[in-house]
Amino acid sequence: MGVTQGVEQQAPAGDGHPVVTAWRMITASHAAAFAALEHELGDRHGLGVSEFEVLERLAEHPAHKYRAQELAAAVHLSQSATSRLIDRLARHGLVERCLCDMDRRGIYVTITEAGQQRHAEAAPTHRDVLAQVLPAELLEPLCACSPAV
Amino acid sequence: MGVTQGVEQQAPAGDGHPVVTAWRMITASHAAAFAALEHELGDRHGLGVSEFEVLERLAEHPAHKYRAQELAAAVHLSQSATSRLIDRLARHGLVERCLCDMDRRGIYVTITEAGQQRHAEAAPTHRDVLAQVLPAELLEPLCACSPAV
DNA sequence: CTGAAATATATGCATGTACACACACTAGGT
DNA sequence: ACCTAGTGTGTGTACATGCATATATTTCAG
Repeated sequence: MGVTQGVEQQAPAGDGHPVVTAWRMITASHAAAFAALEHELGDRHGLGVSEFEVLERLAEHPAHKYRAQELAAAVHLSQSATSRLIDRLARHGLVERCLCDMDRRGIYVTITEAGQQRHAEAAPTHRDVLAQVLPAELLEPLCACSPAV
Repeated sequence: MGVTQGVEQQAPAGDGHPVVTAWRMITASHAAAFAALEHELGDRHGLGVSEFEVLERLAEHPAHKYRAQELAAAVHLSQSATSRLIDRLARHGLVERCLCDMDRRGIYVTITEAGQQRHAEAAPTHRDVLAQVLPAELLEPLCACSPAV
């Protein structure tokens, strides 16, 4: 298949700037892992990547409860995309909008029993896919500087 | 802005699995850099991230020439998305579809003078944004294992 | 040489996302 | 109390993306 796939193309990424090389490694890893996750989580558990991420944050949280805004930040989506993501999850009974008080503008999103179960089923797939797709050369250095996330 | 942004939330990412922690670092870096690039490249040069990446690959290439398929792989987009991306760039006169021979199914995408100029203008912005957004803790380890890209 | 399978690209369609805006509510000054 | 500014979510709309498919071309078996 690959013609011109050999070792030639020596043009160093982005004029040879290290930041550009790093950026390309990030995009490559992200694209590969995201595609694999989307495929496997979708096929085996009927979940998208963002759906799973939200469930995971909720499952992790001591009170299984998050403000919509915090979820948006956690999964790196816009506020509007998060609102519709919550819609989809709620429509499937995996989370609930809890119009809790204290600030009656905001909502709390809580994970349901079904949601926790779905997450528990999908979590191993999630980890396995990541372990398989993320190159070991990436994992070590990333874990080394993991404090900030 | 960040309420609950402190050090509390000690639930280790994804049940404490290192791959999940690494994945979250990747998604965080990717989202931050992508958003910043989209904003700056769009505002200052009228280019999206994918548009710029395509121009950069073409500018780097010794013959300024790529098969559509190779571009798709390089920028991690689907074949159809790449086709339309080429449409947009061609509509603005930054690239040209070269129905070159040898395999009359395929096309070569070539960068125009205007395209090279636009890339030259935008490249510094690209590098600056990345340098500013990508955390130094990430850059060093990533550069260390940079051979494969 | 003929026809079937494979390959490269374009396109119809459904969906997810961001932006702009609307609405509900809170907070602070007067 | 009232009125204005600020904050948290939901919604209309435009657009980019992926999947399935259509079309053109090459390749290969017979």
